[in-house]
Amino acid sequence: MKRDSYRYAARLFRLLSHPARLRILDELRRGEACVCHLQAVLGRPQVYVSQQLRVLREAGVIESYKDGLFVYYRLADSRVERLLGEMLGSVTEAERLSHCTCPFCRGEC
Amino acid sequence: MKRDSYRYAARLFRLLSHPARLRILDELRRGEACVCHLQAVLGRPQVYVSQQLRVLREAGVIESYKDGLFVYYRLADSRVERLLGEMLGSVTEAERLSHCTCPFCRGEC
DNA sequence: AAAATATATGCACTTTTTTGCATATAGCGG
DNA sequence: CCGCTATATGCAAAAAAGTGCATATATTTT
Repeated sequence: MKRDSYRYAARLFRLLSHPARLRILDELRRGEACVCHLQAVLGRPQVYVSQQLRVLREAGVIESYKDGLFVYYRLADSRVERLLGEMLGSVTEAERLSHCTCPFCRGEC
Repeated sequence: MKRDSYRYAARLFRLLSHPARLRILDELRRGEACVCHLQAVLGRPQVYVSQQLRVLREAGVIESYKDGLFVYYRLADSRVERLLGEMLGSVTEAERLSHCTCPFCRGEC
């Protein structure tokens, strides 16, 4: 039904309507990242970051895999990627993440 | 500052994260419409529709002009139009509104 | 197997949004 | 000027979202 598509779209937009989540997604479209990296980027407690990651994960717009102690997240929704591109501009090749530089990971991720 | 751009983007996404507002915007990208038309489309009380219109108007994504008793609204933000296109698909020429068919307007708008 | 590290979860509290309702304003026809 | 219609505004109650904190889990290291 048509009504449902507005509900669905609204829910997706709602996910994006939060500065911290947007920051996370913007980082992830540059490449995958571990939680501690995102923690460093956001400058927020780990618990806070994990909570936002949960919201995004449960909505299916990001996905994760585990490697030892670390959990890596990446974008899993191309529509979100395009919406971010429209909103924040597209990401140049130079801006992609090659390796994690956050103080927590110290080159490990 | 970069932080502000996330805040700004989040606010714009927030506007779109509501089924009724989304329905309104989707209708407006088909052409301008009076409040009573939108009222008929949404199937909600006039007061409710006007409230949502106010939210959108104060955020600057729609604009209005008055013609007699009627107030006509239209999209005023091309970025929003593109975001809607990405989210809901684009509008074909056939889907554009030629004249208002709502029971309230009875051909007047 | 204990300690340390990275990440996740549950829950109460606060803040923001949403919604309904009463009422206000403004233009038109008689 | 009066009543009618279209639209707007203000405000309070209800619902939802955001946030902080205590704590849980899982994996590695020693």
